[in-house]
Amino acid sequence: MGTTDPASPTRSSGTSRGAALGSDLDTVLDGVLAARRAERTVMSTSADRAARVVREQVVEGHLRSGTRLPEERLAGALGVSRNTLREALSQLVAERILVREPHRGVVVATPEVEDVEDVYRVRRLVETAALARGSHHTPERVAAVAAAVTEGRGAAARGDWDGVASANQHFHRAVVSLAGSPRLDAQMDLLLAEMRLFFHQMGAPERFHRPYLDENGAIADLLAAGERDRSADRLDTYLATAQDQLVAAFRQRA
Amino acid sequence: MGTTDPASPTRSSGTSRGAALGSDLDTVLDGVLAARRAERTVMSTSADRAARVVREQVVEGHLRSGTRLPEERLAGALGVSRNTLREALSQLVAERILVREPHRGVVVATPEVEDVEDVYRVRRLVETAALARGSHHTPERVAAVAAAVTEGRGAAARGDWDGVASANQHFHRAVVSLAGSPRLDAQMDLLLAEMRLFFHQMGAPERFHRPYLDENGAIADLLAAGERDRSADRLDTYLATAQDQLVAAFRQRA
DNA sequence: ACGATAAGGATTGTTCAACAATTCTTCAAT
DNA sequence: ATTGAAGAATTGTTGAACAATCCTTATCGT
Repeated sequence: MGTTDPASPTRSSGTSRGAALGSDLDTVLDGVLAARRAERTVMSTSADRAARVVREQVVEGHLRSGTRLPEERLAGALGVSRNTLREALSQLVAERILVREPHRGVVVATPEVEDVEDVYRVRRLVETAALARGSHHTPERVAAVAAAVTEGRGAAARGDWDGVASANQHFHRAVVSLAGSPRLDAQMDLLLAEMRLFFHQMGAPERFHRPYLDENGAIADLLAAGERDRSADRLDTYLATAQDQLVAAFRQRA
Repeated sequence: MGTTDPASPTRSSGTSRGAALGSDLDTVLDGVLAARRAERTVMSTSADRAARVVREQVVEGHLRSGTRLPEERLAGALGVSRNTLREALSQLVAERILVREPHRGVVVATPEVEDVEDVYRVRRLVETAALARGSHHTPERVAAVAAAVTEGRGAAARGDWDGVASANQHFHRAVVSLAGSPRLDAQMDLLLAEMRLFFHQMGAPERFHRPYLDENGAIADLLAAGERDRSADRLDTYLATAQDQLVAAFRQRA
């Protein structure tokens, strides 16, 4: 970006090697360094990779709530050492995907009714605020919300209930991203991962999401029309009923 | 130390009814087990303790932004092994207090202007929502907000600027807790820890908080009077100006 | 049979020592 | 002064170990 960058490093020596362009060589080099660092952070350490695999297996439902994760066997399966695995597990415990019971090991979290209620408490606050008061609505972000709706409709049309569920997640993530905050986005990703635990816990009929498709559409329309408060209100009541439904299904199964 | 349970008083708190049935007993025992598990999670593992120590040193300002944390020496200082320390560091990296640069080590995070802006983005959304739309306002929680104000006034009266800063944190944490959500509270604690990094980064004149004491008071009064929307509005503009001030101080020092 | 209990096995929490890979430093050579 | 290569330092990761704790099971007394 075009910032003035007044305190440029003192390295800018008068000797201009080759046909260096007018722009500061230092800034270019800084960019290269940043890029390399970014690349390295992408292909991250082996603990991170292990964490990603386990997380995926959990949210995908292949590791069900309450199953224990014995360190030795799991480490062997993942091809890492037990110490490295423990680093990965710590991370997932911090994300609330796993729970550590001291001296008893790590198990896949089994959400309680209070967890459902709390997650929805946060979602109602954050998502409605992002709709009504988000200060970073841009055409692209609004379009992303609408895109998630059409994605869901397409999936429903071809009976792909898994696709409907996933589109629903995209919708709500797009709503939160209206706030334009990386931190909020990250937090929302955590909440959505927990939501998937809820669904698996309740013997997920993935058709759960079907009724809300039209609601999503209505909200997206209101948003596009600039009716921010009304879209927020609508989302609020919608989330409330969804919560009731989930809680009911939860109680029934407990 | 035999297997004698240290205490099992939960059993008979007024249950004079001799007809204690098996199912009742089961629930009681479940409660006892849950309590023990909770206790154990409190006196946590040594990696957690190490994490707590490092976190404290960072937010307290004894470890300044950008300082590296060599694993071997730090492990020695904390009296834990390098592997255990790495578990602790992973946790703190997840909390954004530290940053890991692959193959280069872990350093105390050095916030940029964008971080300040993002943190305030989240705070403005969440805190105002908690004030205006929080569905769990209770007399105790409202009282906690007022208590933070008087705490701050007391600290200011005796010139304890550190105390003013800390009371200010209590105020904002109390505001968020109006939402009644453990998850939101935890997230807010993370944000407040980051805030302290900001202050240390800018050569913290802790008198930064002094002007906002009266604002806090006004907001608490509006809240107590049931004027939720107005209190939220006031907090919003207040946070906006505070953000501007912080960003300005940041730019000056960079 | 029944419940308490002690022995044995399994898993976690933690440490230690090592090694490859990578980064940082030094220092000589051009 | 820049380049490049040897050497030191640090990280990423492993494997083996050991105490502490939990779980299971066989034993015993009644």
